[in-house]
Amino acid sequence: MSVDATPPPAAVCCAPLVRRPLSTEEATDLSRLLKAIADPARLRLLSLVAAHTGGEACACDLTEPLGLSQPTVSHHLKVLVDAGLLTRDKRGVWAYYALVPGALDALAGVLSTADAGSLPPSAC
Amino acid sequence: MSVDATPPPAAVCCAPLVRRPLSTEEATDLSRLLKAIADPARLRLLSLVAAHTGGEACACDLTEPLGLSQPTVSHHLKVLVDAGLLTRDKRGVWAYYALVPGALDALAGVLSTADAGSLPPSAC
DNA sequence: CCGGCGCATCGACGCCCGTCAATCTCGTCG
DNA sequence: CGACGAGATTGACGGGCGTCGATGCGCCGG
Repeated sequence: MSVDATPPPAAVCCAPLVRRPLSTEEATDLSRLLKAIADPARLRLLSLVAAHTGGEACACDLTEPLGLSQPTVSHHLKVLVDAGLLTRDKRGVWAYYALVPGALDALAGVLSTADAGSLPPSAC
Repeated sequence: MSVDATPPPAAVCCAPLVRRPLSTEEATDLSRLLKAIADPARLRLLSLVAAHTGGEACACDLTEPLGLSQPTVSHHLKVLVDAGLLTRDKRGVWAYYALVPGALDALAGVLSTADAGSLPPSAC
C-alpha cells in the first residue's frame, strides 16, 4: 500500500523547529505527519469530522461532500488514522471517525515560533 | 519548473479548519502551504535558517549540513520563498535567507484546535 | 579585462502518491 | 439461510516531485 502501516503514531514532540537545527530523523518524522495533512481531500476530511455533530462522523457522510469515490475516501481516512490524527470506531455496519485530541495542536506547537503554550507540559 | 511561480503568498488566513468544513479552494490553498514544508530537506532548511545567528543564513552555509547537491538545495529554497515562508536577500555574490515573521505562526494558528491567540487580530 | 566562484536554471530520470474500477469481507435484515 | 449494503482492500494508471549533472548568469579579485 502507499502508506507505512507500522509507524509509531507521532514521535514528534516539542521538536524545536525554530530553536535549533532538526536532525535528519526529526525532520523525517515531522515531514511524515505534514505529508499526511498536505492534501486538499484530507484537510477537508479533517474539518468535516471536526465540525460534525458530536465530533465524530460516519464514513457515509464523508463521501459525497468530497466528490471523490468511496475507495479514495477510505484511503485518505486510513492515511489520517495511520498518522495518528483520526480514530476509527466501527459500530455495526458503519465506521465513525473522530479527531485525536491534541494531535493537531501538537503539530501547531512544533511549527509555532513562540514556545508552545497551548499544550500541557505533560505532552513532552 | 516544479513549483508554481506566481501564487499569492499565503491566502490562508484564519481558516477555521476545525470549526467549519473547508471549501475546496481553502483546502487547496492550505495544502499548498503544507506541501511546501512537508519535506525533510525543507524542514531542516527552515530550522537551519531560524537557528542561525542573526536569523538569516547564507546559502553556502546550508548546502553541506543537508548532504544534498547545491542545485537541489537551491530548488528547495526557492520553494520555501515562493510559499512565502522565507525571504531571499542577495548581497554581492552571496544569497541570504531569513524567515518571514509570522508565516509559520499563521500556519500553526490554522492547525490549532483552540482559537489562535498567538497572532495579533490584525493578521485577519 | 579576464578568470574564478557563488548561485540559479534546465533537462532528465526514478519514485511516490492520488485516483478509480473491480473485488472482497462481514454485519444486518427479510 | 440467503441477499443486500457499507466499507476496506487490491491492482493499475497517470501525474507530480525530489534529486542530480550540466550549464548559464553576475559579481568580485587579480
